[in-house]
Amino acid sequence: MTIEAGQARSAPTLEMVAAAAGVSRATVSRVVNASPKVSPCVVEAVQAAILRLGYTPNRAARSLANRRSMVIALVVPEDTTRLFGDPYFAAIVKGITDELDASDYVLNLHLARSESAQKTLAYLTGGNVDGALVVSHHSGDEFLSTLGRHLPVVFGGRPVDPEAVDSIYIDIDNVAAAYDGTRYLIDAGCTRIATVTGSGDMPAGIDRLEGFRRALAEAGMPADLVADGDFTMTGGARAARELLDRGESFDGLFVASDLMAVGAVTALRERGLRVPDDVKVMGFDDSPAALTGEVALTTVRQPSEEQGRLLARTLLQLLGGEDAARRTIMPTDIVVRQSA
Amino acid sequence: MTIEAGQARSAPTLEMVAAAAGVSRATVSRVVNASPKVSPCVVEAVQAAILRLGYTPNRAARSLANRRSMVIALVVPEDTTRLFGDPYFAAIVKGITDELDASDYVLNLHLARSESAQKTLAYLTGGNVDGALVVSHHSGDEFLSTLGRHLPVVFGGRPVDPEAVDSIYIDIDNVAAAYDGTRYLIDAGCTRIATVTGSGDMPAGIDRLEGFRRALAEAGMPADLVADGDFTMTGGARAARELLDRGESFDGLFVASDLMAVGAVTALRERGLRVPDDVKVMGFDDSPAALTGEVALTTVRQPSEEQGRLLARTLLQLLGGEDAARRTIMPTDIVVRQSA
DNA sequence: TCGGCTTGTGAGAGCGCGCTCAATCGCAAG
DNA sequence: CTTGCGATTGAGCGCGCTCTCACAAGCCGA
Repeated sequence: MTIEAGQARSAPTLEMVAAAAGVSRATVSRVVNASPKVSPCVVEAVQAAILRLGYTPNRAARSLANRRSMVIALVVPEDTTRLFGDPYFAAIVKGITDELDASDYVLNLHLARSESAQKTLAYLTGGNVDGALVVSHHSGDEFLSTLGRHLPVVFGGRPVDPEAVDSIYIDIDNVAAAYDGTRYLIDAGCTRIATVTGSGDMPAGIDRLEGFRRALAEAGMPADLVADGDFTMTGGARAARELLDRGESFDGLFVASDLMAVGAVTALRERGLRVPDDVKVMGFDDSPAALTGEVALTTVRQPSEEQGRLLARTLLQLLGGEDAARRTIMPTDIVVRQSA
Repeated sequence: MTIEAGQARSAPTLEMVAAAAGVSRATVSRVVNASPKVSPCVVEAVQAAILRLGYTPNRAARSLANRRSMVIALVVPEDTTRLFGDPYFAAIVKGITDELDASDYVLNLHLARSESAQKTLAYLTGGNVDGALVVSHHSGDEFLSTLGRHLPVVFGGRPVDPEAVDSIYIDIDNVAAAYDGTRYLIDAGCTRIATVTGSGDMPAGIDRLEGFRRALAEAGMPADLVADGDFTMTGGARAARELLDRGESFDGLFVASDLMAVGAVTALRERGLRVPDDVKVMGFDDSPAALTGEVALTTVRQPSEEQGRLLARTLLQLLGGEDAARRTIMPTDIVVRQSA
């Protein structure tokens, strides 16, 4: 054969396959799209031609004609450090990719922090994507809320923006989960409990603090030992040190993420405090981070991977024209290990 | 204004903007693409119309006409666990995104392991992407080598496939770097040195073992204490235990990645060995993992983030029609901390 | 005054594909 | 032998955009 480099470069088109198979473009199109009404022998001939030419459909053309791109975007308004640093994202992404692998859609990951946000938005609204999943949504990311006007969007976690009230999202009951976690510490005999919170601009951070407060209020304990750990490991350590530096001792510590809890435990031990003997520590997530530290964390488990899976499944439903529940709340429970 | 939902859903087109501005489609296109030969007053009118209608170019149409998608793919033939588990990837991705943020391209991340590989390949060769970066290339991923026939590709790390000899890649000299790391242990007085290797199906794994061997050979030491750690933390721990179980004691351990080294150090300490007093441990990468363990790792530093940046820059050059060096070797050095 | 030039603009042909609609072919019923 | 119907197939339009080319002004020197 004399199919040379030049030929290989310019990808074969439907037209060329049609010519090679001796049929019309429409018929090749039918074969490619597995239309039932093509006679078997023609199907065979066309498939042979496709194979021979190494034909791959041009998705730009297809999506132009089709008005569908078969691409789903995962938008994460975080920087690389956060994305890769927190195993929570790993779980979410795994759930999503697992679910999508079984579909015809491919996944696009967008780290949409600050500068590139505008470019990302143009990309998302430019018809490149049939739908979007948004995870780790901060206040200040309002541009994402408007996304819903252009395409189907499913949020992982309740959106902060009040404008986005009718968004579809999948979340856990952060207030109740944090309440339960704190309650566990109380029931374990802690008499003075502090907390390391997540970011104050994220619902997960705000709601977990709220749950913590409620549990303490109910038990008649003060909820004044609060420090912000910003959902990072070093932040967790810093927050724990800050709490210790206030001079008031505590025997329970509720931390709003495992990653921060690992940092906090390290900080406590630096100061000579034993976990759980001197301070009982409750994490949140049950991410792999819970097991990386020197003390295995007792933690509030949230089903992150399952959440990712459900996010994807919900979006696929929407894209398939089905309805989807506006809000889905997933269950949490407490995993008891060493730290509390 | 009576621009209602229905209107907002079907995105405004060039045509509509043209009508609104009272000019032709071609002129609007020129404005959108910042062509210099449009009179200032027309530019202004068009931009006003664009703003008023909320116009965003349809990228499918654009890429169809243009034969360029302004999208770059990052292909990582790993599963989510590996990708998120190893800080090396975080650094690479950060470098790439930083560089791309300044360009007009957007990044697509593809986890192309096994089942979804075929779908990914179709995507990549379907004209959705102008170029690709491939990182963490294993043998067995031959499909990636053929990618170069369809579009510009830059590899992070020398490709394994001999067919891909003329690929463009950016790497470090793994043999020399491992040699240096091992040499450091020898110079530090170690008399019996073991190694935990990376995957045997990746150049990085193979070459680092080779460098280790050379250093020991040169010093007249046997290089028989070798165990595979598969580039994961738990794998590193397992490999270290395996080495200890052989009954032959060693006082130096060269580990082919920091992540594995963290696992190995944990394993050594479990067995009551002190690091660095009983066993000096040398890591590789200088990733954040080097600092997460109980002992800060002395390690061979490779400039991962810079490598990511360079990968992106090189691909942009290729896409811009410029030539690029077929192979670029980045420098490494040794960062001395506690473990050796 | 005219031809040549630059500069800005519009008309129109694709880019590769899906989809509608009409045409064709058998074949059984009337 | 004609009619009708289902099963296949092909012709051609349109998706939204870029780009080439031709055209309309406005300007210069001759």
